[in-house]
Amino acid sequence: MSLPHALLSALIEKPSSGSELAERFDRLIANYWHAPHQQIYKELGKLEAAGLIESGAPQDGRGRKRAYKVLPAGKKELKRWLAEPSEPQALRDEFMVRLRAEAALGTSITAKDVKRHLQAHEQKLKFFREMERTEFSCIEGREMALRHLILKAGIGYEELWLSICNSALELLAKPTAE
Amino acid sequence: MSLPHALLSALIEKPSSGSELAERFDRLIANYWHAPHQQIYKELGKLEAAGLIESGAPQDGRGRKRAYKVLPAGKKELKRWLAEPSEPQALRDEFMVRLRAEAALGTSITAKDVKRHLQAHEQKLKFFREMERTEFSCIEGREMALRHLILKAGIGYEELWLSICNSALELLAKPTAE
DNA sequence: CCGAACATGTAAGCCGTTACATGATTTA
DNA sequence: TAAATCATGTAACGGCTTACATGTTCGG
Repeated sequence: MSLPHALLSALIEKPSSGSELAERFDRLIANYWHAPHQQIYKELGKLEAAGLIESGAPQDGRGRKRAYKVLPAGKKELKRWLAEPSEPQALRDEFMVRLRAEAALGTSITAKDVKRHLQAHEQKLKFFREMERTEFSCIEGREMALRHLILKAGIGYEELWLSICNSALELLAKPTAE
Repeated sequence: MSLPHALLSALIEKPSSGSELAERFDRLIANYWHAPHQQIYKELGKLEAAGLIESGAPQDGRGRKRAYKVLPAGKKELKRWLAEPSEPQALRDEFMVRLRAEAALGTSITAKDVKRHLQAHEQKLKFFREMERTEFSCIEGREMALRHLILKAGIGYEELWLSICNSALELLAKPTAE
């Protein structure tokens, strides 16, 4: 249940319409919590119904741009959620399921496919590093340090997967039989 | 849609009943793709209906233990799935959403909570390292090398989160105001 | 033979994905 | 003013979680 709180955070940083939010999600937040615009609109509707945000527009304002901003109750809810104990998130990754199937089965995964993964991770890593260079090069306060940490986590994640993909490529090249 | 294929892999490694599978999932596979027993039974039902596995027992064999094994069609389906192109999985992590909210809001996350995460990751890391020592200490063939890679990925993942949690603890200790 | 533990299963509900639909705004 | 695009929204569906339910086996 992170999306509503991700939206609240984003709206606190800057009041926005649904489409602007969707765009910001695609550029930034989607790096650690993706959501398509349909789901964003749905959640915004729920948040407004719950009195946590407001847009000052009729219910079915189809087509007309809305300007959402966070109400005090919304800020309070975000604080409450943050103070709440949370669970460490378990790893959940399809690639590992595929590797395990590959181990049980013999050759099936194509090197071509793993190389595609590799490229995707390289690209994202490049994007993160560029962002680090342009936005986090100077001395930083607490807020910037926290946002930098998020970025560094993303970088660590991509580096990890680069190394996993490279090892996988080596292993897949090996002959199946002993 | 990884669960059915994870089940097929597990059943190829060793034919099992639903409860045995659930137990193996909790011990091993849950480390990268968790599923509760209810969902496992549901998926086993679907797989049997699709003719990919068989248990040689009536439909609602409530209570009576079943012995599932993979049929040739199941092996074929697993091969097909593996050969299929797959998407690199995006990072999706609630902790990052929380960090971002913390940046936007000021102090709310408790150090106590982050320390709980830290401990959980330490524990899992210890478990993985122990498993590495007992099961992957000798020279290995292709299959074992693949399974070792999966384990090493888990280790890398836990190490990454240890370092993130430690950095987060440092930052949270800092005063909010500039 | 009775209760506890085991093995399997059903039901409701939320989150997220995909495909599609409708009202406004811009632009040629 | 018609077409393209933008902004918002609906509908259908599947995976996953949680809580609960039913039948079987086993230990005393």
